This record gives sequence, C-alpha cells and structure tokens, in this order.
Amino acid sequence: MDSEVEPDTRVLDAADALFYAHGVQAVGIDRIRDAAGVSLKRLYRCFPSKGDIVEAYLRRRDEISRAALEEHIAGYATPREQLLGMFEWLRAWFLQPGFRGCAFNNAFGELGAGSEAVTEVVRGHKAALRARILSLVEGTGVADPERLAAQIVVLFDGAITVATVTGSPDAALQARDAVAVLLEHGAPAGESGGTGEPGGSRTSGTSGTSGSRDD
Amino acid sequence: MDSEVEPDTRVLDAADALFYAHGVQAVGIDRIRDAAGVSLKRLYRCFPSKGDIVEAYLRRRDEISRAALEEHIAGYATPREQLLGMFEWLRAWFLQPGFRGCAFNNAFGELGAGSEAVTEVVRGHKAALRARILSLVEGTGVADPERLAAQIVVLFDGAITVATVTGSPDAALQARDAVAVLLEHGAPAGESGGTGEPGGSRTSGTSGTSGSRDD
DNA sequence: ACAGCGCGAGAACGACCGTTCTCACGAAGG
DNA sequence: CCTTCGTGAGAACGGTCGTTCTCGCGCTGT
Repeated sequence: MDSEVEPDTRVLDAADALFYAHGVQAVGIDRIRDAAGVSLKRLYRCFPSKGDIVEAYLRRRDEISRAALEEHIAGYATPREQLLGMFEWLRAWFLQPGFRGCAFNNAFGELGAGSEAVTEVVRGHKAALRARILSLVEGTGVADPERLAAQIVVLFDGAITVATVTGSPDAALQARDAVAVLLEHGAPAGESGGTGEPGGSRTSGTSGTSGSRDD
Repeated sequence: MDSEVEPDTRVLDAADALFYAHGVQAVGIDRIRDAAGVSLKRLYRCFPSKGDIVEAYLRRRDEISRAALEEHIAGYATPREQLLGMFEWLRAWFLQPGFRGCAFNNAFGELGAGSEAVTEVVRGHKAALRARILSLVEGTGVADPERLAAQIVVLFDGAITVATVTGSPDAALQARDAVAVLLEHGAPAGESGGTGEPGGSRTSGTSGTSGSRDD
C-alpha cells in the first residue's frame, strides 16, 4: 500500500520531508531517489530537473497549508475569532515535531534571487495569506482594514520567525494577544501611518558606520 | 589603500558581501578567495575551515548591527521614541540596495540544524535584540514589560520577513504603528496572556488533513 | 519462439565543492 | 655567497552534485 501511489507523489513526499528538514541545497537528487524508492530515470521523467521538484514542493505546500488554515478557521464563528484562531493554528504548527520554520521563507532565503520560479511561488503564497487576512479583517468592520491586515501579516510572519529561532511556540500567543489589542483599538492617537516622525526630538544623524552592513 | 588592511578583514569583507547576496552554500571558497585577493594558503591560515568564515561573518554582522541600531536610537529622547525609532531604522535598512533579509534568519534557515555554531550565534543575536527591546520597554513604565517586549520582537522580525519577501519597506511603518498602539493600550479587555480561548464558540476540530505538512 | 520495447539499477560524466600539497620564488641570516 | 624559510599561485585530491548513458532483464504481440 506504499508502492501503489503515483510515483510523482512518492517523489514529492520524499522531497518535501528532505527539503524541509535539511534545506533545498543540502539535499541531493540521489537522496530523494532513495527515499522515494524510484528509479532515477522515472524521477527525471516526472520532474525534468531539480528545480522542478523544488517548485512542485513549494506549490504543494502552498495548497496544503492554505487548505489546512481554511479548515481550521472554519471552526470559528466570527471573523474576529477566525483572525485570532489563525494564531492558535500557528501555535499547533510550532508544536509539531520537526518544525523548522516557514518552508517559503527558508527557500527564499536560500535560493532568493537565484530562482525566478521560487520567488514567484513564495510571493504568491504570502500574497494569498495577506488577501485572506484582509478579507477577514474587512468582516470585522474595523476602520482601516488594509492597515490592520498589513499589521496582522507582520505579526503572523514574525511569530513564525521568532518561533523558528527560539524553538518555543509562545510567539503565537504573544502575536495573538497583539492582534486582539489592535482589533480593539484600531488607530493610535496622533498620526495615521505615513513617513512622519513619531514624536519629534530626533537629535543625531543616522549615518556613520551603519552605512552598508546591518542585520 | 586596499591591500593595506589585514587579510582577515579582506576575507571577511568579501565573504560578507558574497554570503549575504547569494547565501552561504552557494558561495565557494574560491569565490571568496578571488574577491578578497588573498592566497588560498593565507585564507586557510586565517580561517581553518569554511565554517569558521561563516561563524565570523555572522559574529561581525551581530556586532555591527547592534552598534548601528544603538547609534540610531541614541538620537531619540525617550524610550518610547527609541522603540518607535527602531522601526525607522528598519525602514532605512530595507531601502538599502541589495537588501536581502536578515542574514541570521537566512543562515539559520539554510544551515539550521546542521551547524551548532551558527545556531548559537543566531540565537544570541536574537536574544540580544530581545533584551535591548525589553530594557527600552521597561523604561516606558508600561504594565507588563515582558509581554510587550515579546510582541515588539515579533513585529520587528515580522517586518523584516515581510519586507524581504515583498521587497517593499512599508512593513517597517506598519509595524511601527502597531507598536504605537500596543504602547498606548497595554492589555486587552479580558484575559492576561495564557493559553485561554479568546472568546469561546469554537465548533469544529483542528485535526484532519492538516496533520503533518503546513506552511 | 523470438524480435521489440520499456524499465530499473547503477555506472559514467563533467563540473564544482572544501581542503591539502607542490613548487618556484624572494627576502633574511650567517 | 649560500641556506633557509615563509609565501603565493595554483595543481591535485577525494567527494558530491545534477544529469545522462549503458546495459540487461522481463514483458508483449504474433
């Protein structure tokens, strides 16, 4: 009952586990071949190059994670609770053994400018997430949905990054609480979000040794 | 005036630019050697292995970015403005040509579990950032500094991730505005931050196909 | 029975990896 | 002067990469 599934699926299953666990560049074709139990010839018939496997790996992760998130938030009644529930979902993900961060962020950081296809899939994944969050935010009847949605996206990705590095799932709840506050008190007292200075009283320059090399 | 600097510095300069632009694994020793204009023998005397170059690369980025951030926020008068000013600093960083995300996140995603030394440097960098943010938050006299600091860290890292993927610096300002709101209205109406449900009314299960493969 | 064909197993290939070794050269010391 | 030693340039090494090629086996049709 293992060798009855389609070879492409077996290859993608193997590639998914290996790419996610060790990174794309660290995993060779032979290793995927071994794990999938597929001949090299068949593997190259399903996917003409390693780049195609990587792209399919990310596209499938995109579909699966979108469906899983959708299924999870379907259990909540209101858009507000769905928005908060997304971070419970994040927490459950962080707790899974073998959690190693966002596959899209990892792939983008690893291949980045090198692969146009990867960039496109990663951008699409993040854009879809943002669109979904925006639709939920609009359902809450808040004053400036675009703005709040952008902030929630930042909290979402930030929670993933923090959880990845620290190894703790707490960031999900911290982010969720921040979302709750932002939902309650939409806009701050003063300015509205442009490039303006926060309060004034800036005294020294930004230049100096901080020129070209940073974080 | 270029060949008068120490060879280690020339090697690190070259490695820094190449590692950050193309990723660690994508850059070979020969390429660093060419860019640094140093003999292979000398390079291996300065750094006995590529892993040592990677570690030194991250350690120097850590020092430089900490100093640059410190220098920037020194221009603000109050802790509150310093916290908000950190996101102006982020925005300036995002706007630099060649910005390709956080070198620590990228290296961690790429090498991850594979390198103990890299993990330690990345964790140290993030922990230092968190400690600095916490010290500033404590200066604002807010009710629960640990909690707000954790949220700001999430917004900080989230802004970096979003800016990296979208290529736009807007995330810095969106995060800054969120920090402003959180500074104004510390705790939400109900619970204080535990694992408790936000409002209740959860109806369906979390299980199903969302088991093992996610974002 | 036999020609033909598709397939799996894995060798082969050229390129590149990180690292080490060779070797000629040039300055320093007696 | 000659010796010695550290150095730079780069060849060499073993290994791995992604990809292609070879070969022999087992099925199919008549």
